[in-house]
Amino acid sequence: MADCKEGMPPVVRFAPSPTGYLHVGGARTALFNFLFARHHGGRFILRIEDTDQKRYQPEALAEIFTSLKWLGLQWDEGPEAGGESGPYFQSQRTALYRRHAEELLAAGKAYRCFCSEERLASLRVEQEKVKMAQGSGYDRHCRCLGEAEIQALLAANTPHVVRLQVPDHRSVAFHDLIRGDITYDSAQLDDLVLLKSDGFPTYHLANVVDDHRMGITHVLRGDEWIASTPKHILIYEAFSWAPPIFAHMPVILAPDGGKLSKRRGAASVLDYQRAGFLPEALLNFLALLGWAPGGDREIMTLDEMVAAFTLERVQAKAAVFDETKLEWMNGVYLQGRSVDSLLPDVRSLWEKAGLPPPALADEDYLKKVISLFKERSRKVGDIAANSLYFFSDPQAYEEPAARKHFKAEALPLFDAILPALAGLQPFNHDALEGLYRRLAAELGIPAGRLIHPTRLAASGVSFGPGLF
RNA sequence: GGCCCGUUCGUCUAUCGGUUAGGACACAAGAUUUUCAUUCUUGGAAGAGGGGUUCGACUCCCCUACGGGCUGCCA
Repeated sequence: MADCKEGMPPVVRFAPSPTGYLHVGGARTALFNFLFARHHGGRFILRIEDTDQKRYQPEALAEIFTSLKWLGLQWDEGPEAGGESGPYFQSQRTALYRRHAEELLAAGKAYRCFCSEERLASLRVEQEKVKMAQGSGYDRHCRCLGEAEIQALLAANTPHVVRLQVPDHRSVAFHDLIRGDITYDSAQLDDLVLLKSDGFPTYHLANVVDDHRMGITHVLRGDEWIASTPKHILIYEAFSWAPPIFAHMPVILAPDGGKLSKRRGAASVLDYQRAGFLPEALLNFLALLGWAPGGDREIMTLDEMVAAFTLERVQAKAAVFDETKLEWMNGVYLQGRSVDSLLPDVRSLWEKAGLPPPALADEDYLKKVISLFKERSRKVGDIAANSLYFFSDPQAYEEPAARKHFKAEALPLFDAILPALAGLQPFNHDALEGLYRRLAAELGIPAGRLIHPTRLAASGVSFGPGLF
C-alpha cells in the first residue's frame, strides 16, 4: 500500500561495488529501482561503493556504466550525470564518514577498538569450538578501555578501528515492503566496525551516511542484506536519523538452483550483449523474474513496465534464470526490429566472421539477407552465423544431410538440373520455382528430391530460407 | 550451532478464503511448409509434509522437512 511517504516523490539508488562485472542480478536490482523511481515520479541515483581497496577493480567501473547504458537504465544523478549530493564515489567522501564516526565517538555511541586481526581470528576459532553456543562475534574487549589507556595506544600510533556500541537486549524491528515485519534481537548483533584501520568506512557506515545525506527514501536491494538491516537501523538511531523504507529483492539463481556465475548461465550483462541478445529483451525478461504485472501480460516495453510497476507485486521467492525463455523472448523482440536497426550489428558480426569488406559493400543486398534470416532467428548472432553462404561458397557439407542427399542416385538429377539452370532467363524466384516444378514433373518425382540436394550443394546446410 | 528469509506445473508466474488452480517458456503429438524456423490445433504437467483456524483453505496460524542468507577491518 504505502509505497511512498505521503506525496513526496521517492529517491532511490543503485549502489554497486566495482569489484567485478555487473551481473544480471545486479541489473535486475537496478531495473527495479529505476522502475520504482519512474513509476512514482522520483529520482534514481547511481552511487559507487568503492570502499574496499583490496577488491577494487578499475575495469569493473567501466563495465557497470556500459552495462547500465546498454540496458537503457539512465540514472538521474551520479557519476557523469552529476547532481547536488555528489561526489557519488564513496572513496571521495572519506572525510565525511570520518567526521560522522568522530561524532558517534564523542557521543559515546561508538568506541575505538585496538584488537589485532590475530586476536579476532583466534576469538573466532574459540567460538567455533564451542559451537558458538552463546553469542558470537566480537567480545567487546575494547569497550571498557580507560581514557588514559586509549590515549597511550593512540600516542603509540596503534592501528585501530571504530566500532558501534550495540545496545544489549533490544528488539530491532523494521517493515520490509516485500516481506513484512522483521524483528531481530540486538543481542544477536555484533559491535560492528564502522571505520576500518585504513581510515576507510565499512559498507555499513558509508551506506547509512550516504543514504541519509542523499535523501534516499527507499532502499531496494538484494535480500542478502536483510540480516544487515538491523545493524543499519541501529546506526540510524545512533545518529538520530529516521531510517528509510526497506524492500529486499529475491535473488536470481542459476538453472541448477545454485548461485549464478560465469560458468553457470553467463551472469555478466555484457556477456548477453555479446551473445546477441537485445537490451529490451533482457530487460523485459529480468523484470519478470520476481515481478509480474498481473493477468497474463508478459511482453512489455520499458514504459509499460514503469506504468505497471509496484513493489507489492514483487515476489519474495528466489527465481531461476531460464535462458531458454530469454531466447524465446529475444526472438519476439528480434521480429519486431527493423532490418535497418539490425544492419550495423549484423555487419560487424559478419566482419568478425572473416568476410572481406568488398563482400559487404552492397547494403541493399545485406538488408535482403538479414530480412531472409531474421524471421528464423532468435539472436542477432544467428542471423550472421547462418547466412555466410550468401557471401562465399560453403566450406563443408552438413554430414547426415550429405549422406542423405548426395547419393549416387542424385547424380543424374544434377545432370538434369545444371544445364537447365545455366540457361534460365530471367534468373529469379518465380522462374526458378517454375523450372524445378516442371523438371520434377517430367522426371516423375516429388520436387523435394530436386530441391534438397540443390540446397545442400549451394548452402552446405539443410535448413534455412527457401531455396528459390 | 544461532538468527533471519523462502517453498503453486521442469522453469517464470496468476490466484489476494469458495476457480474444472489460469497463462507463458520448455516438452510431446498433429496441421501448414521444398528444408529449417514461423504459424495454428491439441496434450501431459503444480499448491513440500503434518497439524490447526474456518461452513470452506494454495491463500491465515503453528510445527517439521528442504533450500538460501547472515554470523568479516567483503560488499
